[in-house]
Amino acid sequence: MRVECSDDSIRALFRERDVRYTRQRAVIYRALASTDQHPTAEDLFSAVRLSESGMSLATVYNTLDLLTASGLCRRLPASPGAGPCRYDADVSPHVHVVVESGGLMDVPDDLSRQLLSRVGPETLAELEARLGVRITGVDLRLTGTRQNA
Amino acid sequence: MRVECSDDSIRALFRERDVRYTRQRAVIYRALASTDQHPTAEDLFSAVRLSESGMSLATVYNTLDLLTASGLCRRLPASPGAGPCRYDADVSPHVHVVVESGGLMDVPDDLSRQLLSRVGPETLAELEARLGVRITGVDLRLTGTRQNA
DNA sequence: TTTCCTGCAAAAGCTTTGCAAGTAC
DNA sequence: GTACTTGCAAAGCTTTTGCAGGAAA
Repeated sequence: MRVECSDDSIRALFRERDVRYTRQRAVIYRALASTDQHPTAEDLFSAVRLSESGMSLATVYNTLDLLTASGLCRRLPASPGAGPCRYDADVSPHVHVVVESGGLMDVPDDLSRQLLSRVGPETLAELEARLGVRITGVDLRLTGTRQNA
Repeated sequence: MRVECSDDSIRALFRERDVRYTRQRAVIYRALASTDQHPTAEDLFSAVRLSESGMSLATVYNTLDLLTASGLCRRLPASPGAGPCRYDADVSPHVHVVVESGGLMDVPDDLSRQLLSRVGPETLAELEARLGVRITGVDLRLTGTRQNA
């Protein structure tokens, strides 16, 4: 997401969402928020071990679960066999392309908005009524293959 | 998908996609095509064992991979921890709602079409050009919680 | 006849859990 | 002081793989 986060801003964010502050959580969140990639838990583990040499991979997973549940990040499930989940600190609605080789790309913001704006709120409201479900997230996921010509 | 498939029609389908016919594959495909649910590999394994008592779970997985690769079914990845993948013999573009409790619902066809028709081909074409990716699938995935009031 | 598929069991990969020690509130 | 977190290791669950026998083209 390419956003540098001061420790104070992270504390504020966590308080807002009732997430108890710990050093480990802050480090993980900062690592996630300061990249444009969509890192895996393992990626974050490696990045974080530079400053927190004692951290456990289990803590990374626990923290990512917690952050996801609190709405501070998104978990982007991968097809099994295509590697582990990826995480994204950008929780605003945006579009991902799942590329066959296993990668994941962000769609440029203008196109993302263009695509999502078409999934109209009226239709979603009708859907909620008809299915008896409250829609909490819209994830437009495109699948594609890299053009190598 | 609630479609009963004669053995002949399955043979034809397979031949069309260069999928070698075997009894096991036909049984698995038929089980998948004749339900409206989105069964897991394990679900299909149980269903199929009634008629094919010797079948192995590995064969179910291999077959589902093959059918997915040949475009005869879709694999709907699940968030890890939220259980296994689900499969769907309906490969036409349609919309799923991932419900928090772990379930998966189909969106009624008319709404599905309404939503997908808005994801315009022009935008997708622009996307292909800008990302250097050929888009092969559109998966609009809504997340929701069951309304229990 | 040649090639591909099946079944079994075992492995691999990702993620979660149990428990004792430590930390935030 | 109390309740929640951490780290470690071990388990759990889903999916894949290797290999010998068997079936399709």
